Amino acid sequence: MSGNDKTYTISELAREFDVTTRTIRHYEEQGLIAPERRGQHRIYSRRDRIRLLLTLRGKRIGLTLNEVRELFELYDAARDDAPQLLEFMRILDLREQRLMQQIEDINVVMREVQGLKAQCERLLEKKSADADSPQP
DNA sequence: ATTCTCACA
DNA sequence: TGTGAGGA
Repeated sequence: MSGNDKTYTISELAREFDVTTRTIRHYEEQGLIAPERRGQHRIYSRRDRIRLLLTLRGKRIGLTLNEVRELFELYDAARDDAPQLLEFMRILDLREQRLMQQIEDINVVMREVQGLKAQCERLLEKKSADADSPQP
């Protein structure tokens, strides 16, 4: 009844997320995932897989591995500890503000990039025009 | 064939 | 994080 115990090998996860097994072991050393062990070999659960997914996503938005780990710890603690929920909420609020700021910054740079592209296109048009009708 | 630990021209 | 060594 509980086919909820799917597991993965380190190479399966490495392939799925396009990272090396070294990277996954590194995240474990940093305390981001704690796969079960069968002797020396690591057995990754669905939860471990999600944590890897979240870790990689966090990295993409500029979080350090330490920050990702802190979020995991806070989440785990807040899950069942009421007082921790308040602290967790505060952290999330700060994170939210930072993300909003990142979105703003990205939009600013995006417009600059688009503006430069437009300028380049105009220059290219002028060049081809000059080529058609050289020195006046 | 895979994974593991350890170490670093 | 990468990579190679030497085992299991």
